[in-house]
Amino acid sequence: MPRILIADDHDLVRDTIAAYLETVDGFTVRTASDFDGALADMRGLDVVDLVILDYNMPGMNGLDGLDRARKAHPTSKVVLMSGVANKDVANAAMAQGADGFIPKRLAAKSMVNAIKFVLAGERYFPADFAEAEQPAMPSGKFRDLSDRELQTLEQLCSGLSNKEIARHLGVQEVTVKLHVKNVLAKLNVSNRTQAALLAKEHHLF
Amino acid sequence: MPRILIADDHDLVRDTIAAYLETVDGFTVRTASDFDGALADMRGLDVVDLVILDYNMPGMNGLDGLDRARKAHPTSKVVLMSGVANKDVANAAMAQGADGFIPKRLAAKSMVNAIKFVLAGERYFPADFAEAEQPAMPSGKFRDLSDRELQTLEQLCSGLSNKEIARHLGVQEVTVKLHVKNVLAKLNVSNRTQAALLAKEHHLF
DNA sequence: GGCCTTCTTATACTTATGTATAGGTCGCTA
DNA sequence: TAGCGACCTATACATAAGTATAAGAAGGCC
Repeated sequence: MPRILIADDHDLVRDTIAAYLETVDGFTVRTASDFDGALADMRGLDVVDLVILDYNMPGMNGLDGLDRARKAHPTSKVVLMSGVANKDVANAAMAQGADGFIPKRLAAKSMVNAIKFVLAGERYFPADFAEAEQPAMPSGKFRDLSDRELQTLEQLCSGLSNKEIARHLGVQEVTVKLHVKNVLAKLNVSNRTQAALLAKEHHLF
Repeated sequence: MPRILIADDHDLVRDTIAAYLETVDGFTVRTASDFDGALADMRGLDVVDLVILDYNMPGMNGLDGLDRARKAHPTSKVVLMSGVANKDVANAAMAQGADGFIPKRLAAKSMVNAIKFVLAGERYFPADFAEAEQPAMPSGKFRDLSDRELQTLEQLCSGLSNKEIARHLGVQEVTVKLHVKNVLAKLNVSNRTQAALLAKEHHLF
């Protein structure tokens, strides 16, 4: 019977999940409320087949805890769990060798499926995380770009010159220069390359 | 007992998978050797719970077949299977509403896991496809960049100026200009912004 | 030794980018 | 109607970016 260790500082979340896994699927479940508690528990006599680590948990320190857990107990499967983490975190976790990533919005049944999956030697990654991130709305800085400035930024992201942008927008080059200057100021960057990179990072265009 | 339809033009592959699913897991399996055969089979009396479509199969026509299958039988789960498809195809398939993507390199046991997963209402996406594509080795154009040129490109990807790059590399600005010029020529782009964007697209740096 | 490539620097130049200031139109709105 | 913001244009300038040519130093290679 697989032995599972759940580490999460949210008592309610942790205990309900533990109870569910014990009663519904008969897993042997232990719990910990922070990262160090989890490590201490794993040092015990019983081997843990799978440890579920909450991403936001005292002592976890982001993905650092993932690494430490893996190194301390190479034979145990390690799954990261988070209620807030975005695609980037999930991807980074998988890239660092996590055996799975479980968003807390997952249905209980699905979570059990994921756990079984990992116990079977697979790696679990939620399908919807694999797809494109949200359309990345005009977040933060990008909000206060005017229409024209946004269009200019878009052309910038194709690596076009001021002259080309001017032709595309049907204005004079000097006008484009003005827009570019305003974009740089509003995005708080110092040249067009940084602006384009920043926009790309935020998945605009 | 779940009814499964496997459509693949490789007889050996198709039949061995079918036999495995039937004997090991007791699924009810039917087969087809091309896309139209699969559709015809699905029009029969028996409802199919899950259809597995080979990506490279007569009549499949890429992801088009996926769409047609889903529209023709909205209640059936549809999983795409491929031996050659890359991350992009897999992502596109999932984005188009496939219930799963099965690379043929998957172990038999893992495939069964995936199938069970999908039948349980989940969507299956192989974890290693979700991660960053191959380390993006110096593919194509990037291969013939010299060491220094590559370093210059890296700095370029931070949006730095020639002067800053020069300071970081400990050379004169004019030298950086030369490297930049060579990079632009070798990458066949016309300015530093395009070079940075191109490098980022290829997931260098 | 010659030959090659890479890296380096220099001088000199053209073009692109970014800044500054000043003014104009338009549409909205207090 | 006066003011405001977004937009456009003009002139002018400073600096950055990119091109061209020449040439020296260091290392690998035949």
